[in-house]
Amino acid sequence: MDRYNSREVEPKWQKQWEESEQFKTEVDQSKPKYYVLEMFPYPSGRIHMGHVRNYTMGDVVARYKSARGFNVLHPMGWDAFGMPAENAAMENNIHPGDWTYQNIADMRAQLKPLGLSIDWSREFATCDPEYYGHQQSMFIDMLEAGLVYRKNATVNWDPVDLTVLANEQVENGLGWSPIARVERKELTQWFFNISKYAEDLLASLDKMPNWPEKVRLMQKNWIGKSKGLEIDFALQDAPQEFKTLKVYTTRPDTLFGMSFAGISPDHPLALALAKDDEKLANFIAECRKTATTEEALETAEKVGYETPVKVVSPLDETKSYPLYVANFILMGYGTGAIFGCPAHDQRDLDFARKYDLDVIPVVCPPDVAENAFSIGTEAYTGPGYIVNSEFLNGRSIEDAKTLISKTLQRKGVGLEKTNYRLRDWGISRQRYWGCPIPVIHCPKCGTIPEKKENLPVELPHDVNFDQPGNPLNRHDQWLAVSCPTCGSKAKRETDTMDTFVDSSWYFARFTSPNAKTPTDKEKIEYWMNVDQYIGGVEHAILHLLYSRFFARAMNETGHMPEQAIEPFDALFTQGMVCHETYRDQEGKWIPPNEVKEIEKSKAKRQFVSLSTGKPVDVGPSIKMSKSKKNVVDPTDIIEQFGADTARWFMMSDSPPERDVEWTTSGVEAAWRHLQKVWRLSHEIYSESLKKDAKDDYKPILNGESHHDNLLRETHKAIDNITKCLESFAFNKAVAHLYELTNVISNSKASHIVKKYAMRILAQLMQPMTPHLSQEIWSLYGSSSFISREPWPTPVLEFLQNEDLIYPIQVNGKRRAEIVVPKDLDSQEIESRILSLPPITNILKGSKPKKIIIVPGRIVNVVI
RNA sequence: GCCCGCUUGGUGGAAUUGGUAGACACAAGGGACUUAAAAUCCCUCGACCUAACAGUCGUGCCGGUUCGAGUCCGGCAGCGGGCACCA
Repeated sequence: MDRYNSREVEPKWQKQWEESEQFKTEVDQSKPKYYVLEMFPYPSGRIHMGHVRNYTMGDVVARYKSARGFNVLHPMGWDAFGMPAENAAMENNIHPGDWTYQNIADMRAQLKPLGLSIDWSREFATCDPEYYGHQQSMFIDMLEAGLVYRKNATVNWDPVDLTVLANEQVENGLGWSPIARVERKELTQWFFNISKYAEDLLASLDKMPNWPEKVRLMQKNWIGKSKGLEIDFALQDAPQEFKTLKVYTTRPDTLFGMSFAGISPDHPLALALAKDDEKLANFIAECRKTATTEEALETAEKVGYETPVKVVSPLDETKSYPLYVANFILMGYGTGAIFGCPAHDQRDLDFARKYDLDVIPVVCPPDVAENAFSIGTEAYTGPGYIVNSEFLNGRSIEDAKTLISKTLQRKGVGLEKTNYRLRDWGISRQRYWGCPIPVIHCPKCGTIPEKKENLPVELPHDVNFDQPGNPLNRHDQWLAVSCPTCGSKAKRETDTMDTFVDSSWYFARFTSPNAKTPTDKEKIEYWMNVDQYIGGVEHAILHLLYSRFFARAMNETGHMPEQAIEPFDALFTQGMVCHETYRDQEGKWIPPNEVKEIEKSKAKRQFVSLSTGKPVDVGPSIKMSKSKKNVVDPTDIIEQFGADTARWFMMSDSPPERDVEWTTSGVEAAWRHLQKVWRLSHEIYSESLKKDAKDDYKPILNGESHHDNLLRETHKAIDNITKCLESFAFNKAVAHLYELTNVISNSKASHIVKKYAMRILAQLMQPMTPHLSQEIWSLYGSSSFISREPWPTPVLEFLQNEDLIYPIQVNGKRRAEIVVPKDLDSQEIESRILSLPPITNILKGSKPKKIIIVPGRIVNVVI
């Protein structure tokens, strides 16, 4: 018998699907819609196994929902702007656009053989001028709606090349020229007013039950709502214009534990003091020599500079504290100033120990006596009662907060304030390969938006990357423009947008990819929301939060219906694809296809290099990455085993939210199983030819057949697999499909029943293995596309059991088992149990203390 | 440093969400078929103890709640993701 030949079968059906436009979708008001979307890829040039996993998951959902009668939208596009294209331009002297479009063509060619049910007619790339033109148009609407503004913000600055560096370049030194050092530098930049929606973005998280709890929690913490008190501290010996220092705190109850105050190196007071204090100026300059990331600031050693300024206690004018400029205080959070209470804040404590400041405990743990409590190297942040705090003594933390807040407010030096950690979204990038910000700087009229009829503001193609910096800055012809308002000579904005803007509305554009406006009302109302969004958990905060914001901003400017301000109804975050790592004796990484396993036993696994024959060390399985060379190319796998094998393996074994380990033996097992299904389908088919019998499935479903084991198992499988697919348990669905295959294979049922079961199996496998399923479908004489067939429904009579099996525990340990009729009452069950030999042996005539019968589940005898 | 996860046999994982731990696979070992190999099929497979039945231990580590804990609570360790200019 022939083997299942994926190289022949898969392209055959793919061609037929394409020619008959199987997956092209239109608005159809008569059907319920289902929009399934996987996060679109960055066109790096090659697809990787992570893509295969991501898009297979989406395809399983799309095909399943389609079989359930939904009008399914399943589009694909490209997140095409970004840094790698510029790096390629610098390294290989190729235009970022040419590089990107070539990569898109390559990746599309690698993706298509996977047989995904994608409506390719909706495809676009975010670097298409048409797409980013609409983005510019919305930017202008948002600017006019007050959702966009400019302000100063710091960037990573390379003082040698005079260019802005990405955080990644700072961390990994990936810049195209060696980075001498990094400084923080202030630039005027464009911002989206995301903080306007902070409360709404936070509150709305509670109304998203189909998002993972962890993602909602991460977003909640990111938004970081806190209720606190803004306190005005009087200043002594400060420059004239600084009378008070505003400090935001969530722990006003610890005010009596204060021993210093601190301000950010970027605080106006610090800058003013530095004018006459060279040492301070140097200190501030030194502080700026770290990257802008929060991680860099938090992990840097905490250092401070003591200023001559004193901060006066708002409660007792005779008390004052030193004021430090400290590197760990962020200007962007609160007021950029803190009061330091070392006993109850770890950072403050580290700082106080370093500069020998007082550590006064003011919160004592509940069950500890005041005089027995002291602070060592760890700050105390737990619950307790207030001590050393005059009129607050003995109170709870909550009471103390309320009381001190009232007291300070009465004195006019306190203000209750709700604060958010969430900062406005800075979208300016000093780079070429991004969506130009459609704004013109006119010496007379100031900063004004480009006229909409002039959109898109297209990127000029004639640029080069032979010197550092943004080539737009030196493109005089592109820069020169006349002011849209007064007509005088003006200059284009050269900043482009953060690529997160591009990915914040692509899902909306997919609903009407050719519309003359950013979105089409009728279509977006039909298709939105995305019913199921699937992507990596690494996007849990930024991409998803920005998209939620952008949907609101689009709604406010008339581009998004109210129903879609939470654009993703359900979110699924999938794990990564990992592989073992291999290194030769010199420590060089070796790809998996250049090693061979020569010994595999429980105790030992030994690999050698294929080229040198020398032994190779096996390292842990980690995320596939080019740098560790532990990658397997999907195209090679499809070539060797076929798309269905790759898809099947990706869905089997590992739960989709967890990392999956790619193993050769796993893929081979997947391949063997598909061969087995193929073989089995042919055996049953040949058998039925011999019998020369007509297929008639109806009699087998009537009441007399309800005891047929194969039918029972088949219908149980339909039930189980349907539930698994509904709940994203693809690995469990696959396990049930293995079981059903084995049951059919071992069954002694008639060929009619077997053929019936086989057709069901093909249908149930279809979301994972569409080509193989279609091939079997067609072998069994159906001329239809299996993907168009309605999903099988289980017949309830097949699912019911008449007996129940009760495991019997004694003191929680399983000792026996009993089979009883389903409706037996608990008294009867109890008496049967007490006469079971294993139980009587243990009881030895004594009476059990208690017998717990959980109906339908378990029995526990307590002795 | 901060926020969020994860941890079950030699391996990937399952466990009806507090009710029989190890489903389904992979690897390994043994056997059948075969001149041989491949392919396929069958058997064994957490550890300890045992001739076998039985029994004891066992879900990263320590402790708690419960008739009963992989599942809930407290603490710890290891690994991973994010930290606002990688996408």
